[in-house]
Amino acid sequence: MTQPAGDPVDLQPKKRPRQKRAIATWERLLDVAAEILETQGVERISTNLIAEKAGITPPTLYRYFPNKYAVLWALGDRLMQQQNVVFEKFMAESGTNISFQIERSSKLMRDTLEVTEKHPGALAIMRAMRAVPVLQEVRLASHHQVTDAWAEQLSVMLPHLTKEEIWAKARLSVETGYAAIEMAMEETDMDRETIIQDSSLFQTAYWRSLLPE
Amino acid sequence: MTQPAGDPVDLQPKKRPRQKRAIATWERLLDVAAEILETQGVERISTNLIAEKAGITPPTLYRYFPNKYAVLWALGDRLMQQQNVVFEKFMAESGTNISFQIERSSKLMRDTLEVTEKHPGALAIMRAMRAVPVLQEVRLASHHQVTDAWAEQLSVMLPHLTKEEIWAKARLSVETGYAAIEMAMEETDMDRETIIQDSSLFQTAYWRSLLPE
DNA sequence: TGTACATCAGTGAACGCGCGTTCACTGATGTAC
DNA sequence: TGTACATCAGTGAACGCGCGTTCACTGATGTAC
Repeated sequence: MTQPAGDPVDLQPKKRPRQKRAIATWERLLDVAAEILETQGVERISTNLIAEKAGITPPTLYRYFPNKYAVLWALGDRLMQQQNVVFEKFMAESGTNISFQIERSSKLMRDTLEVTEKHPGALAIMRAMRAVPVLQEVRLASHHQVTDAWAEQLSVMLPHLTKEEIWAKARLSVETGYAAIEMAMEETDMDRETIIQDSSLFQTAYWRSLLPE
Repeated sequence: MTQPAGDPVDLQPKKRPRQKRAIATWERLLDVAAEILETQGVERISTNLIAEKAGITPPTLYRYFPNKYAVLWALGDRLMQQQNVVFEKFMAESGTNISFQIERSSKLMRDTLEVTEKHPGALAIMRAMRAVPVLQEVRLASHHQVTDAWAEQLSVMLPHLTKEEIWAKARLSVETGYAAIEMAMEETDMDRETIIQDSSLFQTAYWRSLLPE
């Protein structure tokens, strides 16, 4: 066993590429890794395979990443940052007005789905983040960050609830929102817009029921 | 590569144990596999490791399972059957009365969570089902089965909606329900009962908003 | 503009190890008379 | 109850392979004068 349970693993990239050729290599490594994740699954991805498909040799991969998990980490980080940008825009645009938030809920779903669909291998990345113990914090931290920010906004709009109550509700809302996104990506036979509308209704019915009076 | 993408993999057990000792071995194999999945993750589980921790040698494992994935399949199947039993009870008890269903929603969540928590390594199993391409159908098929049955019941109660509309909504409801269960298992710092209440409210607010008139 | 030199990017070859899986086999249990 | 035999359960040893990772190196690019 090279990494027993609980072993600390360095997830940070080693060196950032500085020249044009190297930047292209770095991007190719991540793209290829996402593709393998999608077609072969997380239990079959390997540094040798990533290097081979990216058209470089393994030592080059190890120039940029300290180990296999750092590659996956970079993949997850890249995707979740993009998703979070969408959510931050939603919060900025709708502000502390709960009617605006409810109104814009389907736009949020649509935009998030769009960004996620455009990201190659996104579904596989999201799943890998869940399945690999060492990477679970990435997803959790990202969802917590979003929840924290949103809960703070919501607390202005829902003064009859405690911060803890709001946080718990926001957390659930975020989790179910992403679950709907994942479902939309995996249920290729279902109509995208129907899923967006339904899950938006799902969210708004919930928050409406929590409004005072 | 022993199993390229898209290769058919035999997921069915080879032989069922017939004697007492063998039944114990079989159970131990599955329990140990769940434990490894939880502590090491799906990319680190191996037949040699399962056998070793179960106190048998690898050929014995291959007596019962044709390959590594069949072990994981059995694990997922065992868990999902238990979860589905809870849901079938919910449907049987609440029948085609939507008020009863809404009323019993938090019991459904609580019972499902209980069954899932009691099942060793349940969270890791659910995640592995998502992350391993060859196993994705297991989860999907299970959720579809539940959705089909529920959608049929619901169509009696919501005659103003088409079957397709109802199916899509039931599908989303099932998915978000399980997402809440998974969240409850992973957010060990949050209060279980709060999550149950919130996610029950989440579901009921949705279905109430869909009632006619 | 040319060149010397520093730094960056990538290679060839190999390592020890655990992987999934199979073979021919021995020992344990159940059953018919 | 004893025993012969069929079937079931598990073993010891090994296989070829791809894994993650490292070493000492060569070639490409950027920069100072």
